[in-house]
Formats: sequence, C-alpha cells, structure tokens
Amino acid sequence: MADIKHLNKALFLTEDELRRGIELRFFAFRDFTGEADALLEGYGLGRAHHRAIYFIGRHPDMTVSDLLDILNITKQSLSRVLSHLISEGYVAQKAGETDKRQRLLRLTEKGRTLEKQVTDMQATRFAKAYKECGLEAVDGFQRVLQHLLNEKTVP
Amino acid sequence: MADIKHLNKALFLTEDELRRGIELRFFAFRDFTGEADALLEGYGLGRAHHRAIYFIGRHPDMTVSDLLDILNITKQSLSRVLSHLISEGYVAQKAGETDKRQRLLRLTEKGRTLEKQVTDMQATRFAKAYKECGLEAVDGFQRVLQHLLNEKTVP
DNA sequence: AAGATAGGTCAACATGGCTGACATAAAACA
DNA sequence: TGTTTTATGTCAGCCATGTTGACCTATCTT
Repeated sequence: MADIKHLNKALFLTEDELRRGIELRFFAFRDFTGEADALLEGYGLGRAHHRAIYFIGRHPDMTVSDLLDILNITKQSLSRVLSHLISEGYVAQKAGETDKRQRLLRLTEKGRTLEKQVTDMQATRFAKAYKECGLEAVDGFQRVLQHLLNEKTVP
Repeated sequence: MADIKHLNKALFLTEDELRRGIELRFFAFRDFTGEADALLEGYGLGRAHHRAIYFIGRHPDMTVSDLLDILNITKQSLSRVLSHLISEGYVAQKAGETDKRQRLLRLTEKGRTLEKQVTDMQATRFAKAYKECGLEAVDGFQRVLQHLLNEKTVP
C-alpha cells in the first residue's frame, strides 16, 4: 500500500494538507449538488435525471451508448430515467441517419429550458467562486481536477 | 434567474469555461469515489460507511450530533450505518464525561486500519495530482473549492 | 418537577444503482 | 445470403442509502 508520509516528504505536503483536499471535495460536492437537487425537486426530477439532461444538452444528438459511457451506469439504470424524461417531454429521440439502430438524443424546448435554468445556477456559483479567487486560481483548480481523473477519462 | 452571458462578460469567462468546471467536478468525483468504493466493497461496506469512518477517524470522540451535522443526513440514515460499523467492530462508543447522554465515537484498531488504507489511497491520488500541477495550482484548487461551499459550511 | 436535549428504534417509502434474462432491428461479415 | 454482432429496450428483482413520522429512554437544564 502507498506510504503517505513518504510522499509527503517528497512533496512537502502534510497529511493534513492532503486531507484538506479530500474534505473540500466532499463538502463542495455536497453543497453544490444540494442546490440543484432542490430546484429539480420542484419538477419531480432527481439527480439522475439532471445528469442525463445536462449531458444531452451538452452533446445534442449523442447516442445512448455515448451517454452510458459518460455516466458510467448500466443501460437498465439509464432506461428508467430516460424513458421518464422522454414521456415527460424533456428529451426527444430520433433514429441515426447512417446507423438506424442508434437513437440520437436531444433536448426538447422544455428540456432545454430546464437545463439552462439548472446550469445557469451552477455556472453562477462557479462564476462567483472564480471571480473571488482570480483567474490563476481557476487555472490551478482545473488543472488539479484534470489530474485527479482516471487516465481513460478525457473530458 | 441569473444571466450567464452577463457574468461571462464581466469575468471574461465563457459558458464553455464554466461548463468545464461543472464537468470536471463531475468526472473527478466519479473517478475518485469509484476507486474507494472498489476497495470498501471487499469489506462489505459502502460509501456511507466510509464517510462515517473517515470523519470519526478525523475527529476522535466526536458526538453523534456532530457527525450528523457534517454528513447532513438524518439520524435514522446514520443509525443504520453506525450500528453496522459498531457491531462489526470498526467503531466504538463511550458515554460523554460531562454529558452522559452523548455517545462519543472513535475508531477501533480495526477501524483505524481500514480508514488509513482508504485515506492513503485517496491521499496518494491527491499527492500525485498535486505533484504534477505544482503548489500554486494546489493553492488555486483549494481556494476555488473553498468558495464553492455554502457560507455556513466552514471546514 | 417539568421540559429540553442526545440518542435510539420501528416502519414505510423513494431514488437510483445493480444483475440476469430475453427481444428486436439493423449492421457487419463470411 | 445467411449468420453473427451490435444498439437499444424491457421485465423482474435485489441492494444501498436517503427520506418522513412516531415514539422511547436517559440525562441535562431550568
């Protein structure tokens, strides 16, 4: 197993400093998602719906497979969420042009409106934090997050 | 509702830059917790158990109320997790000295061993990212996260 | 003595993961 | 062409972890 203290010495990072990262991540996540949850609750939607809406909005005409890869869940889990979003009119499907097995996903106007509302809220939170910290901090923030990802994750 | 484009102009941040933060947070969380999940699964424990173990390890002799405040869940939810951890010998309770109603929580040796193993793994991931990005980036990372928190959250 | 507080517990329910099995249509291939 | 693979969907059931509401005990505070 890894030996923290060894790494700490090489990097001049104490265990406390490393724990600070772990905890900040936890609390930031908790507060960040809590805000969106509250908004979505008013529409009878949960986090899972939001994640789907977000990425469909981000990548219009993406396939179901692509979405599954991003979300890292099973198709059965996604199915529950997706069929709800479709039946409620947030998401529309159409057959792929070159490959007709594919179902290309995109937001309807209703879906886009909701997506924009939630993303605006989250972007506002980021914009506020970014403004308070400065562009250099933003760069550091993004670079560290980027390096926290798995190798194969390439957003 | 907030107007992103307005903010963007003032901050010179494009919507894409703001979305990048949102997505990095999502992917980092996904990858970061996935790793710990896999380890904990071998012990028959889940994320909820881990969170409890982590914070009890971090703050020995903390009360149940304190833990509830940090985790932001109901005592019924915590109870399920906590009684499991106690019955499996990861966590020990003792009555508070000044206030005997309190149950002070701390890890047993078994609990400490597990906590160290998971935290080491996560700290290693952070240490690696920190090393690759430099101390200035680490500072930016932490400052931005700090500002993403709710006001009342003060870690 | 009365009320507030720390903690526990039972029951029921919602969300959102998972596995396994199976179905259909279209593409790809031999 | 016929077979196999792929993209997607679906049914059924299980598990982890969150919720609410009701109610209990022990202890502290007033």
